[in-house]
Amino acid sequence: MATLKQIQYFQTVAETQSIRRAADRLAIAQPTLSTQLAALEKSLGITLFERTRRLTQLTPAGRQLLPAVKQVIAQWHEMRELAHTLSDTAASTHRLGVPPTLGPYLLPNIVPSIHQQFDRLKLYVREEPPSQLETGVVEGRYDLALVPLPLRSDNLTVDVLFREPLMLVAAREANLAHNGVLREQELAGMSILGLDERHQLHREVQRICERTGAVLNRDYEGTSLDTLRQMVVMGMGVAFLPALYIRSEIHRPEELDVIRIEGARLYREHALVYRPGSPVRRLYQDLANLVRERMANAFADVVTPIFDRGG
Amino acid sequence: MATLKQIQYFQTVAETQSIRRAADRLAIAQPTLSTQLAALEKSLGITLFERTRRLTQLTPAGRQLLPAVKQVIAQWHEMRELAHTLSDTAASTHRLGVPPTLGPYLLPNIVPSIHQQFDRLKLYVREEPPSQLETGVVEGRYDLALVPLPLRSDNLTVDVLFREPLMLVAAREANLAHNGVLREQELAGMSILGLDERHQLHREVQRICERTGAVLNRDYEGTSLDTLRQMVVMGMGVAFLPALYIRSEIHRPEELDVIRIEGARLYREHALVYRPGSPVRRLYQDLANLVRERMANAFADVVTPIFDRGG
DNA sequence: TTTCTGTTATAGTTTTTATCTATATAGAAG
DNA sequence: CTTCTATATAGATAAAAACTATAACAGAAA
Repeated sequence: MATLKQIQYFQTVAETQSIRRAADRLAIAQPTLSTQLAALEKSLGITLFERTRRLTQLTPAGRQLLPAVKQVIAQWHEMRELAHTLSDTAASTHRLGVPPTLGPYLLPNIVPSIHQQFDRLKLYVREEPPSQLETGVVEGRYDLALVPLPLRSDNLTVDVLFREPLMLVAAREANLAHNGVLREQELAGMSILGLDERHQLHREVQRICERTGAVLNRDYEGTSLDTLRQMVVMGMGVAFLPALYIRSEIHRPEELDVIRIEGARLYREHALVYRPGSPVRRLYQDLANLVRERMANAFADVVTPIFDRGG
Repeated sequence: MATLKQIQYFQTVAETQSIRRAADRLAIAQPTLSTQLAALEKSLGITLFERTRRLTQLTPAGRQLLPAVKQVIAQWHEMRELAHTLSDTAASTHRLGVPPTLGPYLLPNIVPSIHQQFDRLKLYVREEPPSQLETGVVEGRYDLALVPLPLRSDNLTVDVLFREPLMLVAAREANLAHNGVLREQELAGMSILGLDERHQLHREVQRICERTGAVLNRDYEGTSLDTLRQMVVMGMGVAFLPALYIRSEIHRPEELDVIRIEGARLYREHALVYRPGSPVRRLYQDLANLVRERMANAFADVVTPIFDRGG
């Protein structure tokens, strides 16, 4: 079997037109080169060189094989260069999964920071429901994912990122809140609009309803946060929306009242997850920290970064 | 240094997602594969795989390196295929040099036969004066050449091909010959037109003149056989032209008398030459034989093939 | 929990192959 | 005919790739 070394030797002999000089240039002994050339010729079934005392030159067949040999070597060099670039782990493309109720409202705020700190890191981002994100990471379809806690699987490393409040949103004319604040008890019996049950947020809202005595309205369910907001604007009821969504997407405060619930633990927690065996987990920890810091610096009024727990 | 074997191993592990299965497919022991993979990773400075008990999958960097690796392997296979094609020596392109006073008039008659017998052989043909053809072969610019004898250099293998008569050509109205035949003595004192001295034919005609007492007219010399023919047609004198040229190019016999000289050795000899060390000299001998046979079969009335001498 | 199973890593050995030194061989030049 | 130079061959040595055996470890099963 022809080796890369052998075809490099071939190229050098073709260039120098001499086994002796080629051996010098390659810093090997001349007999070594003679032997390796002979081995290459045998494995290819071709006499590559016409050896005379005065010069060693290509045969017609060797002359025609040379460009193909150069191609192989060129491709090989290209591969090594790419490897060198990639040897900085932060220079690769990492597949990041995000849930549809977080990704679009969080990523625009953190991706620029990521590119600032890891200028050659690239993200391939896809949206999926959190449960599929988890299995996606376990099965290797993703390298890492943003998911809401708690996790179903226990064989992933979890870096908790931040706590995101869920705010009650009502149509302005409903005139529900006094000074934008409501006490938890006042939720009892209230009809709450939610997303359909394929979304993680559905269950989170459901839990809140169970705890506070509110009633989850299952007659109409939204398929996205945006449709949910529209339903509220149209006076179909009130809803819990994530704080980052509100910050990102609610640009006309005259339409909606955003109400904070006093004394209640109304929030969801997001984490960055990846396989424990990932050779680049250090990078992912750095990314998690970057997200936390970014949240602390620019979104302290919206979310609560969590530095202590996890991974 | 990364070897071809190693990157093939890499590809197989990436495909099978398992070192164990890859080792089976490659018909090597599993520890060998583990070791070689580790060596490859070290030489590239990249962790290519994330090894867990359940599966061995690519890291982001490895995933991005894989296409480059496949390229190298693909190019290598392409090279081996080409080598296999070229392993039939008659499938290569051979550089053939021809003299301007023979090539255009001989090649059209033999190239079809060559392609018939060696259907994958290709010829790269160039015209040059015979002296340059000789050095061209010695120096490796040509693989083989057609040249008139005698040769200057003695370090080439010579396969004599055939003897080509030189015929005296005169304007029809000069009315020189009786029945198209002239005796050698009648040449004495005759003024002969020739090619300029850069052509080998110049010297051949000069020798004939010295022997027969004819006078080589140096006031006007042709730069090609065609101009020489034109000079004769225009009545500037008579000239010796090679039989193959006459056979090929003189289509209007009413313009010119072609005269055979009785009892004289008026001919030139052509040979196929190549370096003695050429690994494909056997092929060239076959080519020489093919030319001789073709001459014997289709041009016996024009030239005399020479089977016994040389090679 | 413990055991079993399947996978990868490590240790130690053997085989293979690449490389070296020394020398033979053979054209080309003097 | 001798000398020089280039390649080939022989034999020895060093490097590497391969094997066997076994350790380590995670996940599944008992």
